[in-house]
Amino acid sequence: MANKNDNIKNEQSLSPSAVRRLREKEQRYETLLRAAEHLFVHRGYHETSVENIADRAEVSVGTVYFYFKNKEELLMKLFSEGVYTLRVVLGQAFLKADRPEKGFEAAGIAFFDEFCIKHPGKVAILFKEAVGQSQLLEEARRTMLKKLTDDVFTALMTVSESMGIVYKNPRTAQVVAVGILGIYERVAYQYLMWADEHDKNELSTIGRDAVNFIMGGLSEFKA
Amino acid sequence: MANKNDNIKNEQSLSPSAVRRLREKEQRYETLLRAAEHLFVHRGYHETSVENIADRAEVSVGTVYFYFKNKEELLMKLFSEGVYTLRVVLGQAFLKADRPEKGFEAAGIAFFDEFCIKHPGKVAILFKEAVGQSQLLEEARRTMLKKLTDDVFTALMTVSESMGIVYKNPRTAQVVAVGILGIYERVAYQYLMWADEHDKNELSTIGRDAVNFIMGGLSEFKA
Amino acid sequence: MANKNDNIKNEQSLSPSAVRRLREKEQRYETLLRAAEHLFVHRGYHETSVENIADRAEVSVGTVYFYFKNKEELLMKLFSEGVYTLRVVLGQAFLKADRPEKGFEAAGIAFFDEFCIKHPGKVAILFKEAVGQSQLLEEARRTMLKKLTDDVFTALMTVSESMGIVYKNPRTAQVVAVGILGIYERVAYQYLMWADEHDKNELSTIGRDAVNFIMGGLSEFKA
Amino acid sequence: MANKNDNIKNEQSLSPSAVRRLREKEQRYETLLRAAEHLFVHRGYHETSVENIADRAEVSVGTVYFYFKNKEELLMKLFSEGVYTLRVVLGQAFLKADRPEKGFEAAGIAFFDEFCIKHPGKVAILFKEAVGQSQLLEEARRTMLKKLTDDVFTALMTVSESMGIVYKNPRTAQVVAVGILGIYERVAYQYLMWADEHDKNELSTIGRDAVNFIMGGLSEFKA
DNA sequence: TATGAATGAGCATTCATTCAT
DNA sequence: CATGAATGAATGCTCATTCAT
Repeated sequence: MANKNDNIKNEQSLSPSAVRRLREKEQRYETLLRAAEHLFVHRGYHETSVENIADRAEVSVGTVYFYFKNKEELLMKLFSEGVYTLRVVLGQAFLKADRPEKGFEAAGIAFFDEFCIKHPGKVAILFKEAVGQSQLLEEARRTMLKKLTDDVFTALMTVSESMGIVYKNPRTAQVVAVGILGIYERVAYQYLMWADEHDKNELSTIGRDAVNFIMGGLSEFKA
Repeated sequence: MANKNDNIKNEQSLSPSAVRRLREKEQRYETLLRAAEHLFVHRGYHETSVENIADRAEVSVGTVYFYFKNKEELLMKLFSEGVYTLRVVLGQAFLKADRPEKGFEAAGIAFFDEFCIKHPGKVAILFKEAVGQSQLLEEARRTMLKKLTDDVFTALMTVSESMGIVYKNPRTAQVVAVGILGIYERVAYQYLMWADEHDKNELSTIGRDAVNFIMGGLSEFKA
Repeated sequence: MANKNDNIKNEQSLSPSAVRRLREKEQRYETLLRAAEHLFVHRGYHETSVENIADRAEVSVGTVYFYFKNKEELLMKLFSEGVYTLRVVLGQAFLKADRPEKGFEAAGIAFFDEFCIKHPGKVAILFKEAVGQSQLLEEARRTMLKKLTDDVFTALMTVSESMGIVYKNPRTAQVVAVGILGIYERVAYQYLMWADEHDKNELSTIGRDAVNFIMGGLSEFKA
Repeated sequence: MANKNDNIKNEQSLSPSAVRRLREKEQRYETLLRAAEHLFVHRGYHETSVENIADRAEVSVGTVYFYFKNKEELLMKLFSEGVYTLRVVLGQAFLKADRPEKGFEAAGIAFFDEFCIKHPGKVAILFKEAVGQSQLLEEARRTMLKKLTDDVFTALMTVSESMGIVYKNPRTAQVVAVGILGIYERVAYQYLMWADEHDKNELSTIGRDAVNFIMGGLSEFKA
């Protein structure tokens, strides 16, 4: 009896309000991140104050600083999050296909269909808010985009081999990888951030045009 | 004869010391612009204070405001200047060639050889500092890049005709134009802003790779 | 007994240190208002900087902006405060008397004895600092003096009836009300702001002269 | 023909350009004063910059400083001008009458009919812009209003004698003089600055009410 | 005399960050 | 953990005034 009680007590004490608190803590973190994302995207990083973020997340200013070292860290986290999501989207699409060429194409299409359309906020964070805001951010951006370029480069090499492409200069492939990212970035930005609703709805088709263009560019290098 | 004299007199009367003052005024304006450019590029827009600019131009703060309405206008002017230069560079290269394809290629190469290498500061202003800094700037950026896209689009249509390319969907050509700008933008940025000196020196070669890639992409659309 | 305890408990639980903090907040607000009043009166609104106010209140500049939206709001609040106090003083004096005539006289005397002598700072704020400083202030001043004129007008009508006065033109009474305020304003200003100490001490006697003059003016309109 | 031309030329050169320049100089001074008046009245003293004044007078900033020591002097001059005009208006009206009482009344009426209606800008300068703007101005205002009070006081004594009024306390008359100015000031301000067009048109009638009120107040002191 | 470019002190206001409770 | 009052450095901008031409 006493044991039972104790057990119950223990069970309760193992996760009385502690569990709830932990869950709440995670939720708070998430809420803050989403609040910041929304404001950064819609008002801009510098036009958003920490108080704005706190208000939108319905917490006090101090709380923001409990979860994040400073305002910059919020943007950093959002940026990393964006890069992570993007890499996952691209990676999965690429690997799912049975042949490299198909995978490469699929990744391009996924960029528009799975990333841009589903996470427009992340596009803004990655390609607008994270640009030229601070030393640290710029550093992070360089690093992250480096990874992305490497991903594309690696995939490109596989594809090239499969397609029988041989680059005279090893850096040519690198340039192509960078260029491909450039296409994706600008096309996404142009038709998501600046275009009218109609264009946004057709982003999927637009993406396919871009992908075709890229695949054509590649075949140029065929032996 | 009399006319000649009169003209000379007029020229002189129109400008005793006034001419010098006018020239000095223009020089000041230029000096301020260059000071701002340097600081914006090297420290970033928000990290540069008006006082910094004044110091670097060796004038007082008030003088900055005599020549420019506010800090934002400085960035705006630099941005416009960059777009103007870029359009001139591209336009001249395109028109100089005897065939559209050659012109299109030449323009691409000129982007790297004549614009990026000769005006690295402008590259930074156009593709980094002017991003997400203010409502007005973003608006200007959209407008200016719209023009640029239109330029590329127009050239592209000429080239396409000459190459026997027919786009099923009229927007496909637009997407391609946007994509081309994306390639140029990112390749330039990658190898000018983030790369080591070696890469910078080879930017010309790198540019040719990019151009090849683009020309290849175009031929994809050949009937 | 139990109730008593509960009440005490409730009172305590409602306000552990919160009550003290609330009180401190109110005190700060008050301190800032008084600091601003003193400086506005003695140096003038435009000659007083927000830093001056912060220094005098022994807080930081930021704190001033935590309590007040901007410098103008401080003056606005002081102005409203002055108008409020004045209306209370006049209203109470008027209502305390058993006959309207007596009340009207009493209010006049109270203006000098209870308002000017006891709140000389408010006189300065109302009749000097609040004049021609900003669009908003001027608007507020018009509104507030409108209320004051209405008060005097209402009282005047009661008095007039009681004194058997009939105004041929309804606006005549309004003009008289305005005129009465003019007398009070200028006499107060003349003998409080510009006069020597001797005059200030005799402000009470001076006020009685003014009141007599007014009451005499009224009897002019007797049928 | 040639002679005629020469004569004309000579005539012009006889009153060389010196006369014209002198006239122009006076005109400039006047133009500047009027420009400043208009702006001070409509925008307020602090909201008007020296550049604004220069622009409105169609001269350069430096020229303003050639004619006036500083911005404050402009307001000073306008203030003095206003006081001068006012004193002339009141004085003439007073002296024109054959009996002091009539003169006193006439002066009151002239204040509204000849001063307020004809020089509304001066009313604003005297009773609004000159209030609490600077140490010097406030000093001047005190001095000038002192003179005005003395004028009224002197007239009042004459009138009183003629009306058989004897003030027990000599200062009572002074208070009355101050009070009379207060009435004029506030009534004028209320119906000229803050009122609608209709009231402005009836300012003359309104003035008569005010004067009646004053004359009635005086008779109160009759033995 | 007139000009207008140049000055620079001065000021209101913002906002990321801290910390006592 | 959460709060929110407090901080104060930083900054964009204004404007009366000067002075070389």
